[in-house]
Amino acid sequence: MLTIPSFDRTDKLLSWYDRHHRILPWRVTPTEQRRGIKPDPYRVWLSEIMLQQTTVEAVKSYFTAFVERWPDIEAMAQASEDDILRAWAGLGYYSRARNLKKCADLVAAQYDGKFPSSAAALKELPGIGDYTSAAIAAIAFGEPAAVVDGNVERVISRLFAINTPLPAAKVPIRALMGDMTPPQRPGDFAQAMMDLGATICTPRRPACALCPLNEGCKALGAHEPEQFPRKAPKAQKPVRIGAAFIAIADDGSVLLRKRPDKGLLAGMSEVPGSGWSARIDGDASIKAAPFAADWLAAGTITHVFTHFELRLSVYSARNVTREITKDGWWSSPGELGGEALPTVMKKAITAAIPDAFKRKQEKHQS
DNA sequence: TAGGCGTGGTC
DNA sequence: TGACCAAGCCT
Repeated sequence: MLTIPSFDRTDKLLSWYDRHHRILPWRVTPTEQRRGIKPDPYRVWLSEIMLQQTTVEAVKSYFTAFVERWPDIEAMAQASEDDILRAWAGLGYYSRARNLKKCADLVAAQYDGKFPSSAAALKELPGIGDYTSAAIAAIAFGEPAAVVDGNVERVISRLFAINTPLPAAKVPIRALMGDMTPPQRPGDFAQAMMDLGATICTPRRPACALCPLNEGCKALGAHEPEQFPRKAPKAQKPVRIGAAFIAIADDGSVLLRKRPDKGLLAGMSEVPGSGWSARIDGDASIKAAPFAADWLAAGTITHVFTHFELRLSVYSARNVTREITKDGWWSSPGELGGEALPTVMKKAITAAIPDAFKRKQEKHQS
């Protein structure tokens, strides 16, 4: 047959999901739903924010820690932004954490602690866009919204062999997803499409033989599933350079300060340093030091951000007197691991203090 | 609309 | 080893 009716495809996928769905900490399985267990909108929201551009494996431990510490929206509304940022450290895209807090405050204060149930209303909340609003509406509230993430884009572009490159192809993909989404179990359907993309219809070497939708897949029929989705070419990454200074007090404390409230790594903590020059031949020398001390070169570290590569020259000085500056604060060896330090800063500190972030597990071993 | 915005894993 | 990729949002 040339075409597969969309309802047929929908049923096949839901049936596949019943048998092969992944078990995830934030997910209520089809079996549990049949027993009357309903998804908690707070947990659905939290997981969806964490999962934005982030792998399932990376999210698991953060999700568990967050719901343990802040079990509901009211608890999160009572936390400070700094608490949230410290707990989020390492997960990346820190504006998500700041918007998480904003959203929690807003829902607690203006919605009596209950999320609005429609995708349209959810999309008005901070940090919630097209994808996340549709996902929460479908999974937590049963609205047949078209949930389109990177997985769905790949699955649908292959099913229909869409030749329009992303991101322009998002429009027809959203329409096709809307056609396929059933009024019953829209949340399970969305999660089924995402599970299929994550486990079967993968970017490379998709397991088409195991796919419940292989029968009508046009990309497979053309023997080129990996050629979809088409994508516009992306720009080359520039290199920036800079210097970072690890000031260490006699007790091992490290001097930290807080980054500005806007821009890269907003609100996170850092060690003192130069600006990050877009010029590869810019000055990353000791001359950028925040104050005079016995600075010694501790090596260089490289860190790749989404849109540029950063090469930092690291300098360190020991036995620095605390009175030498009033900026920032001194973080003791025991406190350092709990600071809101992005990975690039942990790399810089580790260049000067190799065991700075090695956990206390060594104590258990000895 | 395109670019800013992190990180870790894979091949 | 570098390039790509992962449940996007905001401006």
